[in-house]
Amino acid sequence: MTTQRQAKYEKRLSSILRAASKVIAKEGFNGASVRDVAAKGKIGLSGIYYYFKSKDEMLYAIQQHAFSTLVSQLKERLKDTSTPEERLKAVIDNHFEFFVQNTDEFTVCVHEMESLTGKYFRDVLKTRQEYFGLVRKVVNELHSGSKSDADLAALFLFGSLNWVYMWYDPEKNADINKLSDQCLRVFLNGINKT
Amino acid sequence: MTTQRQAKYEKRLSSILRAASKVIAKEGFNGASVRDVAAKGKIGLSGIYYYFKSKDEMLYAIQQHAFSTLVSQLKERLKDTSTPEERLKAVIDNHFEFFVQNTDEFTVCVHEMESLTGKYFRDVLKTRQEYFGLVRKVVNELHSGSKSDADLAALFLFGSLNWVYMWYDPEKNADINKLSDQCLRVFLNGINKT
DNA sequence: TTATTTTTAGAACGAACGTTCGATTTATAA
DNA sequence: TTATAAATCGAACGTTCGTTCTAAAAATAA
Repeated sequence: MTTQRQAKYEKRLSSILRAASKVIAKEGFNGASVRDVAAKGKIGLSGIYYYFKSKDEMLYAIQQHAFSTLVSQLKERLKDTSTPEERLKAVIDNHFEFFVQNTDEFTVCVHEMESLTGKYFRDVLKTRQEYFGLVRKVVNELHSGSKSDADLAALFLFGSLNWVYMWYDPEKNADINKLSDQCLRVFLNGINKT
Repeated sequence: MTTQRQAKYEKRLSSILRAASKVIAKEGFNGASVRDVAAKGKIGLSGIYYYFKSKDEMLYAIQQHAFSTLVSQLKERLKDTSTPEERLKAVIDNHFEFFVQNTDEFTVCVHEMESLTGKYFRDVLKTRQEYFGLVRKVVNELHSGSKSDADLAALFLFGSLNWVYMWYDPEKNADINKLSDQCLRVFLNGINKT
């Protein structure tokens, strides 16, 4: 059966991607050498090029996979909602949960958005925009002002959600639900309301 | 008079820093070569090293100057306020105004926080923390919940403010005051209140 | 087993990197 | 004008970079 071989191949590939995410999250894309990634992935330098055409393709694989997951999981969550408030909660929960469970990939997505070029960039951009489109729609439902104000609000929300990788400490901010709840509270009622 | 010479030196230095900010904002710190910076600054490659010990020192100079400015300007603004709401408005206005007037430096500060190491990193961190401390204090005054919830709210605000460099388009989002106002509205009242 | 394909390893490539150095040009002071 | 200091330059250094190539090892199929 060729399925067994494929499964093994894909296990190895995703283990290399995990190693790559870790190194790139820490050193940045330009700062992370293919040699670093190879070492972390327990493979020879040239072995990397059996799985990827180039360093760029590696970054592309990480980002495309992450954003696709983010989109499909959010769609699933939104199915179970009936009010705009519930949908906003779904957006926030989904984002934070993905971050906690895939910290390195998340960091690479947020911090290395502009490191891709050409077709790789355009491909990921499309998925990114699909994700942002879902979020924007949810914010729009909730918003009472003009559409352009709602779009600004969505961008502010996005900033709050994405910035988390800069300060989150799993030791100190253990409870992810507290994070989500407080974020939801702020964006529903503002800072100074209960 | 030696003052004249010093003034000329500092003009050149800050013109090189401006060029460096532009290149680093665009290519990232690791992606921007000293040769790129030299070309943009209309100076020879080795000429850079007459003004800076190293590439790291260059990044340090950019960040330290930017955060110091951010801190001192915010302090000035806070002097003219009397209510917590006014102080929050001062924070938001200050941040966005600095961004619009120093887009490249801002971008370098937000995006290359982790590119510094050792003493350079610790020095900038201290100024960064002073700035965040001011913001946190303002949020705390306004917040009715626990202190840890207020700290989270401050981090969410910080995210919204810092994320702006990822989407702001001077052609499309011309009016900076509209930006500030909408941000203030969201963080005072939430998304769904008028 | 042998034959074939998939996966890994080592050595090497030219290019680009940050930095240094000595000489040269430019500006100030005498 | 000559002497001194400040500013710039071009060439070169040792490293590290992404990538390629050929051969060897490991796994599968015959």
